[in-house]
Amino acid sequence: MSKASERAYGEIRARILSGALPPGAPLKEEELAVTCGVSRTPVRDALRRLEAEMHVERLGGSRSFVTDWSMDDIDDMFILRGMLEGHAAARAARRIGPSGLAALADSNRAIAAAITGEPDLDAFLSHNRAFHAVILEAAGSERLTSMLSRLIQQPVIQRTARHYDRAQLLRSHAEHDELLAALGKGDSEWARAVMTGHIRRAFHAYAETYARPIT
Amino acid sequence: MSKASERAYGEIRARILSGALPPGAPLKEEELAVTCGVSRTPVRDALRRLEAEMHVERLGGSRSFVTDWSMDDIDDMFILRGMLEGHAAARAARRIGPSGLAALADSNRAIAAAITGEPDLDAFLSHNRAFHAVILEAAGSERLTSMLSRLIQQPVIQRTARHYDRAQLLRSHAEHDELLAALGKGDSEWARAVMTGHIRRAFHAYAETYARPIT
DNA sequence: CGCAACGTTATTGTATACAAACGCCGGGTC
DNA sequence: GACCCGGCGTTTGTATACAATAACGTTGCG
Repeated sequence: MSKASERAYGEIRARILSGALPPGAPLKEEELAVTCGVSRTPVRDALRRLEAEMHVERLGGSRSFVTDWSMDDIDDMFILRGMLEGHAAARAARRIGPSGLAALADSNRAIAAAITGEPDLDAFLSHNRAFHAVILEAAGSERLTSMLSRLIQQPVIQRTARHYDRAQLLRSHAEHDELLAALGKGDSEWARAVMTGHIRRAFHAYAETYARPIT
Repeated sequence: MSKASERAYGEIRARILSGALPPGAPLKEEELAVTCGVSRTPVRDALRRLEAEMHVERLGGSRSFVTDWSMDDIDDMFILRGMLEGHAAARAARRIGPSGLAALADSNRAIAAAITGEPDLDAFLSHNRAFHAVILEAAGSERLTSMLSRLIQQPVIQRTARHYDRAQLLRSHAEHDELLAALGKGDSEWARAVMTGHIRRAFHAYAETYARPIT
């Protein structure tokens, strides 16, 4: 999409993900328009897109707010994500080719590098995203992709991995390796099982971090 | 949402679902604005919403077209729908109360009435929708609801049941009864299995109808 | 003192005008 | 004759002005 609309979208989304606009914060079109340096029209466009992606919700008829997630919502989200990513992995196992497998191996090598020595969480996150993206791509289902994109881009998800300790990072890497093996064998049920477990583990990591106040 | 925007949305959506705007048809904002009796602004809003619901897709940068579904897409959609509705049924089994069960029983009685004698397909569809909506409601997950709503409202789904023969209608009704039993017992895995099968059967009914040219 | 109704104000919805981008068609040249 | 380039028309993107609506504070009455 063209300039102004894209800019407003990226800007607002970044602020939500970074926490500059915290959950529950009201989103005033005029104000956003000014701070993004565009007019209200592209801001409205951006808000609709963010609403579709569930970053923004509209309450009381029309006003927009940053989506607030309850623990129950989050549980739910991880379950859905597990089902959908599990399904994606199963499909990918049947369809992925040598180049896809090579891309996955590369990503996971990069992940290994990022967590060796002093962990580089940003690098970990970025390569982790790439890894999952390759699987989704290999699954070859636009619908699946569009649905999952609404889940994995949530601030909640992004923040989870920031609290991973060394053991969890290594565990995540090991699971990726196992996934790679399952995909290499073309065993869709194995791939599904590993992926589902991978996501469930991420959920419990999250739950433990946030169950008690953050230290 | 207020008047004009809602009107444009409903109008365009109806035309897509009815086939007045066939898959692949270009959607020109100005033209739609005129035929809906509103300005381009609410039309744009409506197009964004329809895009989020996958009724409309944007190709080549900016122009909008009615989404065209390949057989592969449809297969995919039914699989996703099976997973998600199966999950919804499982959740509902744990959470549904007497009033929900009563509502389901009512819906299914209405379905029975609609297919006795000369089948009333409109009544069947409407009560069928209600039945599934009660289960979704009982599942109590907004995310699940929003994701499923993108799938079940597709023209494809709507058209499928229109070609059901008497045996398929009865079968559908019987499956609802079994679902009701599973929910009544609070057996989530039973409910999931029945629902998944229910959706799979619908898929094959669809595939058989459209595999060869429509008579 | 509390509640309710009204008026004010902040915020969103809608329309319209204008600008930019894209595709298309025609003319020119190699 | 084919290909490239440029101008024109169509279509979408953006800005702004105005209308409607919903929130909020204030004031008056019970």
